[in-house]
Amino acid sequence: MKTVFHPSIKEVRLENILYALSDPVRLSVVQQLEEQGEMTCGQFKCAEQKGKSTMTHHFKVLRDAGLIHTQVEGREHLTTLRRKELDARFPGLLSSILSAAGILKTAAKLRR
Amino acid sequence: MKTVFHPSIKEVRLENILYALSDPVRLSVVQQLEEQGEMTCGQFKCAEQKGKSTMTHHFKVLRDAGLIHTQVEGREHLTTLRRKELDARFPGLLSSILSAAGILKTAAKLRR
DNA sequence: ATGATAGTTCTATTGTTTTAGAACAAAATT
DNA sequence: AATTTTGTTCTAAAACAATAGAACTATCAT
Repeated sequence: MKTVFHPSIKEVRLENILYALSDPVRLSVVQQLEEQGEMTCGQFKCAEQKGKSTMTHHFKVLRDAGLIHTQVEGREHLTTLRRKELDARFPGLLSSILSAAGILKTAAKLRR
Repeated sequence: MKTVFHPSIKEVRLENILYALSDPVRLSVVQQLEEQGEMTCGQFKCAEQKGKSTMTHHFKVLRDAGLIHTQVEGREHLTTLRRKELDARFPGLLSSILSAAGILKTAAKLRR
């Protein structure tokens, strides 16, 4: 069983979060995780379909930034958003970004 | 009298905001503007001193992203944060980023 | 007028990022 | 056992970004 590197929440740097989310592919990944919860790599949908190795790269950037958690389960890689930890570390940050990105849940609340 | 390009607030894209603020020099510029209000280019302090042309570049990135406004006044360039407009466009975004960056005003409120 | 001040533009270097093809590895299915 | 599925690692190309030196422009002060 393989283990994947994840930074501890204390090590998470704001700059890295912002950088990771400044890419449309990665922002979309985080949006989908917010909407769907746990997902495998293959379940993500991109506007333009990207190569597998490209997605592997983007997951690594998100993971290194502390945004997502990856758990290997059989041959699948289960990805989740580190929502609670991030909310504790940077209160309101993720919510306002996802809301600004026009995500269902949060955006709906703010619009009416 | 020279005019400088500024995007209209409607054109401002979240990704560009996040990208612009993912650089420590630029994040620091925005922090200082939040603390001090209007500033000239020469008034900004960087951890490591940067060349003038480097700073010109960073101001342009911030301006193109819609974060700052530059007004030419004599031989000085007066820079301000587009706070109100940004707050209207992306509610809570700038506040949570500046708070996460450990900025005085906002951070102080959240800490106690 | 001369000089100093404030900042830009041009150009170049160095390093980083996005992208993906090809080969690979491990688990699941037949 | 052979094949399919799921995703990684390696490698490389092309695009982009951070940095700053040098020359420049415009304003202000003497």
